[in-house]
Amino acid sequence: MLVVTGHHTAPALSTLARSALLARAISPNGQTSCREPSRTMKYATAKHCQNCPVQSLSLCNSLAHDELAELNAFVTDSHYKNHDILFDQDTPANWVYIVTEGVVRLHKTLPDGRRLVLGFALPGDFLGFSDCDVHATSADALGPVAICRISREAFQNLLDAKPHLMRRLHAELIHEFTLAQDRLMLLGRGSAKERMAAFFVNMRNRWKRVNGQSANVALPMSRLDIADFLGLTIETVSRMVTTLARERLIVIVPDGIRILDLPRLEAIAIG
Amino acid sequence: MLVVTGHHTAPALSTLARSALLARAISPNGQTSCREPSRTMKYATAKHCQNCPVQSLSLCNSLAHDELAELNAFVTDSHYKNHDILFDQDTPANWVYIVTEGVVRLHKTLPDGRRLVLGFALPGDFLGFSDCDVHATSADALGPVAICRISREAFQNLLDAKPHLMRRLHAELIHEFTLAQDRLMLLGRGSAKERMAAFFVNMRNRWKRVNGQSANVALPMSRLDIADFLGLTIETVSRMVTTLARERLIVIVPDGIRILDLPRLEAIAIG
DNA sequence: CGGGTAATTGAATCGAATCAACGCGAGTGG
DNA sequence: CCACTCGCGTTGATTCGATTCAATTACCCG
Repeated sequence: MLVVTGHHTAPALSTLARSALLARAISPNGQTSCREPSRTMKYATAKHCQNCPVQSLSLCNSLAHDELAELNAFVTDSHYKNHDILFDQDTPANWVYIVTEGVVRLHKTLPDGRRLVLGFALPGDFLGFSDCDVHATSADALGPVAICRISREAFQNLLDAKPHLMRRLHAELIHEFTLAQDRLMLLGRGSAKERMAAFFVNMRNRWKRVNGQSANVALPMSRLDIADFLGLTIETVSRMVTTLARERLIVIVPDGIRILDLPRLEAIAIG
Repeated sequence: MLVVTGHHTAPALSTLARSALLARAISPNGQTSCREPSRTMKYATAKHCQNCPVQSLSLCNSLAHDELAELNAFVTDSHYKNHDILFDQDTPANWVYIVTEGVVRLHKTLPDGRRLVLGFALPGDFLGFSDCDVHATSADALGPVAICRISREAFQNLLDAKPHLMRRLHAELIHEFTLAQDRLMLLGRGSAKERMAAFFVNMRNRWKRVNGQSANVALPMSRLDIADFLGLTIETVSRMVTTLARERLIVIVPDGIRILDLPRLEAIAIG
């Protein structure tokens, strides 16, 4: 799970598109594609927490059946389309969110325009938790997104009432912390190639949780997003992708990549 | 407060030497020094939590007087000398720690020897909290250090028994998270000069909490530590320090620097 | 005073950024 | 249907900032 604080975001890596919707059709040339069958999205998201599609992936999986029913009274479902903004940097933080479908991009921009993408939130990921009343991170939708929303106040009450949920969130936060530290090592000490490899491996692992095992890694974000996630430029990202492809570690497929040699890719990656 | 997970460490910036022990004597040439009067340390640390020197700076300040008395039964005081190891990467995590005197260095080393310093824990900082039973970070003493130690088990029991302590720790974790994200921006997008300036500003602010306001920023760590903290090399750190000194933003004093123009230094810094 | 480590400074090198051109596919409009 | 544009990605040539390599200097501790 990805826990994202409102004041900046918790990240780690994250990627890809809608889980079961991800087509892995064989294209004419025999390569698998990461493209979705269509741009439409099954917006049949949970009206009831009990049958929420990401219940088992999210924080909510530490709530009992009857507790989910309670929770249900407080949550709101919302849908966003590509580029819609969930919340903006330096804006009051009133809600916490769990992504139920799609991918959310978290980012932070400096006054001079330099940008860092903190992470990509996949289905099941928690975001918007803030250490003050203002978001330090912006969040927007990469393609169609469905989320479930709870007011910060209600969420705080819930945490106070359910100590086991608090413990769980606490454990997740600590875990995310360690991931952030790996990312610091990556940005502080990793070469462009290492960053790229780490990104792919990490995306693959995170997507596996949601979608199950697959050599395909869909990349719904642009090269610019990847560059800003890795602290590189688009040109460098592009060059590293082609380098890794030339070395037969990956192949480029529509809307993503396919990992050919995971062990070697993992050996290159840091973290 | 600095919360440091065992699996890697929570960091942000941190610096400096022993609080009240820091001498700010005027040296012959009129420059203030950050040097301590002697290498001896007043090891009169708290036998009782109630009169712990860092009680007001640490997590413990959310415990009532009688709660501190309870806590007292579980804590152990320990002293370390320069370079002593508190715990090592990939080693069982049995304790959590609060620094009471001195500075602790948290770092992480890759198999190939590349190193990243996650942070420098000052008096009052909490460290060693892990998301699993193994430390992902090494911690050692920069000069003489006194810490207070509690077994992870006892600490967990304490958290379970005192919900307000849990909430407090949770809030601290989230705050540290946002700091880690600022650091990601720094390492991912900042120039050498910006990193250096941010380091000094941050160190100054953290030290202010412990020692009170001062333009002097003691730097008990080596240039190599700073370099590994900022993702640079010692040579680059050295060059940037002299650059900032030439520009009259700082002056180099024994065992640290003195900030001459904080506003301009802050303007250069990221975060 | 000397020996050793840490810090500084300089010159050469390297990796990623920048600048610039081109290719490609999706949309648009004639 | 094709020409055109527009955004995005790739590729190449060049530049620039930080690293690396190599001395030199400062400083601490005996």
